[in-house]
Amino acid sequence: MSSTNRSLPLPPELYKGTALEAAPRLLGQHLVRRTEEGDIVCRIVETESYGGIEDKGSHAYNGRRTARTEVMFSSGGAAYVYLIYGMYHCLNVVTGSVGDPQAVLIRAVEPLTPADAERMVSFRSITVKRPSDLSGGPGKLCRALQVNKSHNGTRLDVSGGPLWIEQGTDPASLDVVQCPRINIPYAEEYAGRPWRFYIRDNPYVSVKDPQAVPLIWL
DNA sequence: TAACCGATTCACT
DNA sequence: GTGAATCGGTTAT
Repeated sequence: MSSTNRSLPLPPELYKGTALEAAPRLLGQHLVRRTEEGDIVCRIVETESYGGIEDKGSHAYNGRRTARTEVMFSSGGAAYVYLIYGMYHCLNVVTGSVGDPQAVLIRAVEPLTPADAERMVSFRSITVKRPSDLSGGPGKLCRALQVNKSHNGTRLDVSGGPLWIEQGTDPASLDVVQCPRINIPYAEEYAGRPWRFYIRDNPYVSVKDPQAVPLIWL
């Protein structure tokens, strides 16, 4: 809302807890991408929690620790960026303490101003017909913000780098709903866990779930 | 060192 | 709504 919030970092506690706690609390916050052409600021509107070694949907399930997943085991606040389907990148916010693999997938963002939208459109190689074409989807937002594997491990809790997160709108004041995560049928009993969160009625959200229910903040 | 497959997207009907 | 595209990471020889 007010521009006075610009440049305030998120409370450090947010990065220290579980991904499940952090996922809804990242909604409304501002993701800042610093490029050669200037900063792009956008609001996080959709997230998913991938938490702990027991989550069969997580890359770190059963403690799987490889070159790819290594960042998930670092301290909260790091960026975990990986390639999916051989052509798209996905951006995650690592949370929790060292050795505890927790991450929140950023699934959709909304440009803060028309100028931000303009920069993002220029990075997309398709015609943007609807808002969600621009950055509604994990692969799309990485394209729109030119996020790639070079950003893996970047500190999101420290401003001034290529990518970081700032305080935006208090998520408690938003209409947040929750529902099961997207495209993880292999996660068996974890596939149905309502660990996707988004701002209801926001046009940048990737997929609306008619079964989504209002989030009860704990 | 080879086979398998994905936290997706886009063009097309 | 449906199906093809596409290649690095993981796992198993």
